[in-house]
Amino acid sequence: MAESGASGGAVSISEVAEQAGVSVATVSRVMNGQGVVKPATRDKVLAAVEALGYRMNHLARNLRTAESRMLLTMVPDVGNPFYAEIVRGIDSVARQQGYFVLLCDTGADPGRERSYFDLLRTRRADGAICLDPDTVQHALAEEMNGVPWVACCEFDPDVAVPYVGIDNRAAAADAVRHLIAQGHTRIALINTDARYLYARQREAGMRDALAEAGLTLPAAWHVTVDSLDFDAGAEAARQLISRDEAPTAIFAVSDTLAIGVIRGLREARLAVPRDVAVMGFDDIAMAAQIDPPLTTIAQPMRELGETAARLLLQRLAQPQLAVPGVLLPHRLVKRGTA
Amino acid sequence: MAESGASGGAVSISEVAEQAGVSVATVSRVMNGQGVVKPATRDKVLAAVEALGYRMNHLARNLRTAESRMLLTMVPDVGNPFYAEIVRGIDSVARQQGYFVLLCDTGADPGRERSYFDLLRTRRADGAICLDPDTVQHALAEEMNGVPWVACCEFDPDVAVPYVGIDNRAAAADAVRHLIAQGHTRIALINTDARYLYARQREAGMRDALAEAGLTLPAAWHVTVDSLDFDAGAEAARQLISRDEAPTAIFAVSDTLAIGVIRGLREARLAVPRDVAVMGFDDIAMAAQIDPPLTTIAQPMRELGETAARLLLQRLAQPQLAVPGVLLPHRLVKRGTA
DNA sequence: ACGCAATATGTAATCGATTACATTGACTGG
DNA sequence: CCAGTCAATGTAATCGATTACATATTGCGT
Repeated sequence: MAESGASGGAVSISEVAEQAGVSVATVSRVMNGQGVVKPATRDKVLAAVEALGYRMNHLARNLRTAESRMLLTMVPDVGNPFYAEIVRGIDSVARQQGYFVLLCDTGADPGRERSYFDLLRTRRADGAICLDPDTVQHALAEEMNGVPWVACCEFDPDVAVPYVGIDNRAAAADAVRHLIAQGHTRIALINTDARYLYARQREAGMRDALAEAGLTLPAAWHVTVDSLDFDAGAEAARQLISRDEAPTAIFAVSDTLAIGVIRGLREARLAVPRDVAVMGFDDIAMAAQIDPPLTTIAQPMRELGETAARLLLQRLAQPQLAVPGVLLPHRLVKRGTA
Repeated sequence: MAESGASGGAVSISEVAEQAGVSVATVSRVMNGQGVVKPATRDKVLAAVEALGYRMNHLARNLRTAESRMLLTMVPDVGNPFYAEIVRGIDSVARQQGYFVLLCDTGADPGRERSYFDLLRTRRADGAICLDPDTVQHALAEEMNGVPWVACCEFDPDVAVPYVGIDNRAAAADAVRHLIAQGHTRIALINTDARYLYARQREAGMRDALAEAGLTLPAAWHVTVDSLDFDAGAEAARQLISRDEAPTAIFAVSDTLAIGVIRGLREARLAVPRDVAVMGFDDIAMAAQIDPPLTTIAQPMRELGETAARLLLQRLAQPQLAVPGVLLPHRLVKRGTA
C-alpha cells in the first residue's frame, strides 16, 4: 500500500508517465484535476503515482507558472509577542489560500530588508507584507516599485501601497485622556525613535489629549528609547523618576516597555498605580499576567494580520485594482495600572 | 544610473545576453563568478545587468541545481517566546550560510506538520528543523525517511535523526533539589501532556530529586495542562491551592505556565514566595520582569537554535555522515520566587 | 610565420513541470 | 457508409537558469 521504490525520492513526472503507460501531459492533467481524462486512465496514473511515491517538484511547476505560492512577511522583531500574533493572523489566511509564509526578522535594518525583498524579484516569493518602520519602507519604496506588497501597522501615506493599521493618534489620545480623567496632570511619555510612524502618531495623539486639558509635555518627561525590550522600559522609568519634578503617570508606546517600566518602578520602591500610574499599548497576552495587570490600548492584532494577508492576496489576484488603506478599531482596556 | 526599462520586472538572462552581445553562458558565468571571463566582457555584462535591472530567477536556477536554499523550521507555537529565541539562533546561522528560513507554526498538529514536511519532498525546502513533540516526530518518522531533517529540543532516540537539546531530566532534578534545599517538602508539579519528551523527562527528573530526599509526588499535587499559555498556569494554580493539603512549592515545566501560576496565586491572595514558592523552566526574557522575578532553569535557547541549524547544514553537505545528538548545558537561575 | 597550449566564449542539452495544438478514435446523423 | 463532432490523449515548445562540451581566439616559443 505504501510507497515502495522511492529510495532517493527523485521521481519525476515522466517516470510516472512511463509507469502508467501514458504521456506526461496526462499525468499533469490528473495531478491538477484539469482537462478531461477517462476514469480508467486516471486510475492508472494514480496507481503509478502511489507505486512510485511520486511528489511533484514545485520548483519546476513554479518556474513554468511563474509563481511560488510563498508570501514574505517582514517583521522588525519576531521575538516581540505583538508581531507574533499578527503573524498568526497572516498565516491563517495564507494557508487557507494555499500559500506558505516566509517569515523574516529584519531587525528594522534596511539592508536586511532589501535582501529579503529580493526574494520577490528573484521569484521565490509572490508578494510581501512589511511591518517595518515607515521610514524604512519609504527609503526602499522606489526600488520596490512594481513588486506586490502591502504595509501592515506601519505605512507611508506618500507611498501608493495598500496598508492596514489603526488610528494611532486617536488611540494614544484615548489613552492619555484616560490618565487625565484619573486626575493626572504630570504625564510622561516613553517613545521609540521617530523612525516609526506609530511613534510619531502616538506622540501627536498624546499632545492632542494634553492640549485639550491645557497640559503640555515638558522635555524632561519625554524619553526616547531605541529598543522595545523590557530593559529599555526599566531604564527609561529610572530616568523619569530621577527628575526634579517627577511625573505621576507614564504612557509607554508599547506593552513591553510598560512592563519594563513597572519593574523599574518596583526596583525603586515605587508602587503602581499608587505612586505612578502606567499605561501601555498593544495589549499583548502578558499584559494581563503581571501584577498589577496592565492598563493598555488593545490593537486587533490577529485581524491586522488577516487583513494584511487578504489585501495582499487581492493585490496578487488583481494587480491593477487600487486597494485602499484600511484602519481597524482600537480599544481601551482598563486594568490595574491606571 | 538606476535601472530603467525594468517595467514588468521580467528580465531574463537571455535578454541580458542579447543586450551585452554575449551568450547566456557568459552571463551565467559572470553572475556566479565561476569560470573565466575577460574583464572587458564582464563589464559589458554587468552594464547590461544594470541597464535592464536584471535579477536572476531563482526558481529556474534552483530547478537546475536541485536545491532551494530554504530551511524549513517547524515550531508548535510561534507566539511562545521560548521558540522565538531559538528561531533567532537558527536564522542567524542560516542566513550566514546563504539560506532563508521558512518558519511554520504547526500547533503540534501532525496533519499540519505533514503538510509542511511536504515542502521538502516537493523541493521547496532543502531541509527541516523540527521542534514538535517527539511523539509527533515518531508518528511521521517513517514517511520522513530519506528527507534531511534534524530535531531540536524534542527528539526520539529511536529515530535515527540528529538532534540537539538539553538534559531535561537532570535539569528538572536540579530545579526540584533547589526547592527541597529551601526546606520544601510539599512540592507540586504542573506538567504538559505526555506527548512531549520534555514533559516526561522533567517529571522523571522531579521524581529523582524527590526520591533522593525521601519524598513523593501524590496525585493531588500533579496537574496536567494542555496548553502552555498563562491562563493554563493560573487555572492549574487554582486547582492546587484548593486541595485539602495544599503544596508549599510549585514546579511548572515552563515559564509561561509559572507566570500564570503566580497570577493565579495572587488572585487567591497568596504571596509568592512566602506562601507558595514557584519554579519555572526556560528563562524567557519575561521571567526577570515580573514581581517577584521568576526563579527558573535557563535553557541556552539561542545556542539550541544555532546548533540545530549547523547540524542540518552539515547534514545537507554530507548526507551520509552520521551526525550525533548533542546536549547543551542548562543553568539554575535563582531569583525571587523560590 | 607556424603550431600548440591556454584562455575565452558559444552551443545546446538539461532540470521537471504546464499547456497550446495536433492527433486519434468513437460516435452521431443523414 | 461517410463526414463531422467531440472526447481523450499525445507531441513538443516553453519557463530561465546551469554546465559539459565544442569552438574560437589569443599568446607564446622557436
